[in-house]
Amino acid sequence: MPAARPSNSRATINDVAARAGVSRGTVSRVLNAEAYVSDSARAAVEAAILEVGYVRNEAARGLVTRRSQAVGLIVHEPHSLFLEDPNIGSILLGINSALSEADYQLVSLVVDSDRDSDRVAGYITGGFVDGVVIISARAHDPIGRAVAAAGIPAAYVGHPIDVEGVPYAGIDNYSAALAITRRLVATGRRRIGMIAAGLDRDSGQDRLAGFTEALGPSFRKELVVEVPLYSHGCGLDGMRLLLDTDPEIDGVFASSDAIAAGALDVLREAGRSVPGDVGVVGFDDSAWALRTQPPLSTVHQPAGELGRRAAELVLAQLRGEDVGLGGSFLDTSIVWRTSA
Amino acid sequence: MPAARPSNSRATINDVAARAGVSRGTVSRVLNAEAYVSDSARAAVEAAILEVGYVRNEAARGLVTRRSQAVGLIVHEPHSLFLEDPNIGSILLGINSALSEADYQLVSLVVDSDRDSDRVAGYITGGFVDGVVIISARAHDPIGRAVAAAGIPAAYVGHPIDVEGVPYAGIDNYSAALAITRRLVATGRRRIGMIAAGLDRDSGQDRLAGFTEALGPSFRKELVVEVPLYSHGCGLDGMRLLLDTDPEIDGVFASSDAIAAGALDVLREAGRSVPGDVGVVGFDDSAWALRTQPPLSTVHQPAGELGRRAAELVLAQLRGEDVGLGGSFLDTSIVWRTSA
DNA sequence: TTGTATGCGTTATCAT
DNA sequence: ATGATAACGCATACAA
Repeated sequence: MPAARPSNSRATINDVAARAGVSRGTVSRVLNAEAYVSDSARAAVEAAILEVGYVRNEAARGLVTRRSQAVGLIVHEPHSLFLEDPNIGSILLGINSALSEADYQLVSLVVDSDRDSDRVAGYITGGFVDGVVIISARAHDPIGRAVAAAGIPAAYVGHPIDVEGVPYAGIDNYSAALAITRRLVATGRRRIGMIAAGLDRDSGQDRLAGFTEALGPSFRKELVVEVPLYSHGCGLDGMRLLLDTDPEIDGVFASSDAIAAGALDVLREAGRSVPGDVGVVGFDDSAWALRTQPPLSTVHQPAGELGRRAAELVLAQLRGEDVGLGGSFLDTSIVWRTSA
Repeated sequence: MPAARPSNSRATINDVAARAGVSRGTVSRVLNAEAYVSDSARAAVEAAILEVGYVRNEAARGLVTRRSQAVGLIVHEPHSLFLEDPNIGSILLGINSALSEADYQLVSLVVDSDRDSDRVAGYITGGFVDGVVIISARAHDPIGRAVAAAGIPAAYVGHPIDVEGVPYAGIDNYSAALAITRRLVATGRRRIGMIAAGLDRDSGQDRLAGFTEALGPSFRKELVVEVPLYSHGCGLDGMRLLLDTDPEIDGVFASSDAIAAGALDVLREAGRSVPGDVGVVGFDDSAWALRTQPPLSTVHQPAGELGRRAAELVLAQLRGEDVGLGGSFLDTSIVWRTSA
């Protein structure tokens, strides 16, 4: 009887080799399905693997192969994202789907404090992942810097606000806002306001620019109210301000479906009918859009595809391809329901 | 000039040692803030670290220290969870918070296909994490089995449906349902129905049992409708069925806030006033509860604390403590708003 | 076809 | 206080 391993320790290739009566090299070859291993050796090794309960230490393997077959997803500001952003789940699934097909493991890392930030930066540069997808955020935070300094293949979902030279997957916010505002105009609305969020990033700025362009000369600056978040609560606040400013308002473009939902609640309270008195449109085509009363006309954002595209940008770099810098844009479409 | 490293490769301890004119051992001691290193050596090493741009390879470190300082979070069924469960974000943040304090990195792993399942199992057993938190789900899936077989410290959020001997963090669903139904009764409701979801797990069963107990002899079996998911859509369906069964129904206990929100929509459509004609209560105290019209009376579930507790169960095992098996229960409370 | 030797980047155990 | 040297678990070039 061969000396047994201590029961608290896991079986290694050495144990398998000893049990099968072959060398470590042969075991490794069987494990990696390489050619040039005899049927008898293979059978002995496979039996031994079962007998000793061997499972490969992927971390040790990565040390020598110099790749982990894992890609990190960095999620900043989880409070607002997870609790308010209805698209985050779809983005995550899109990323996972693309990575899964390429046999990469997605590992999601949440940054919820400065302490997290440092630890995640260490994890990312510590050899646990081969690349990273970063959701929105700014590139010049500690993690963005660490990623750039370490030269780790990366891609962003959404354009980071403070840097140009990075690959990212996004949508054309300007054109989308332009298009849906034009349709609002085409339905005969004449006093159209906007509840604008995220003006500190270019997605927000672009939506405002598209809105402004669509209205042309009839644009009225006082009918744009700025709110801090893409949230339902901010929709409540924003709509109240708009009604104060112009009680005759007959159209509203909300920066997100959640904001639009808040606006609808205020309008109902104020006794305005939608779409009779006021037409309301949103942005995202998230789960909100179907729950509102009435259902929301909105810009459909291909959240899953955005995630998938960002993941593909990373995978391409992992294959050694040059993906170039700047945005990779996906198409949006307008979903016209009954709120306008 | 010392031979430079190839620019595509990262600096190692050897590079730092060479640059600083000391041995690897000394560099390692500086890195780990150990005692017995002279000020001069320390200064030289620290300078060299900056000069060569050294960042530690944590994966290699884990190979020798035999711990990764990371804990995995396994999320099954992301479609329904991420898109419908409003508590998942809070749970995640609670887990992250507890791990962060103990200097562990949380890595979230999504299981969205059989392929994912195998890959995640390999990742978990592959030395990348020291322990795992598993959200709900069943324990006898490939991952649960792999975790058990490998003897990896684990804890569940919510009671897995098909296994007993695991530590988990949960709430007392029976008592919570009992309490809120009793309050519904106390407001004078006499024809009370329930929209029940998740009857395939004991959380769902326990809520039904608490409801039944609270009603006592006035319990009417036909006023319990079963729906497959904890979703808004199922709330619509369930409420329609209840109205068909008993148009005079004056109270509803919904298995979740999302279901309650759906029920409210149907009641409004049907011209019933809430809480005038019908009292409605939910479960979760999720973001839904404040958005509904009127705001929802519901059971507050400490989602963040549940995550935190599960993480602590894993951390305790990592410290070598015996956490015992079975549930670790957290208190719920009733939030009485205006829907009942 | 198989075994041996070496190295991945780090910590840890010895000496000194 | 510091420097060799040996692991950690695995893959791989080379020898046989």
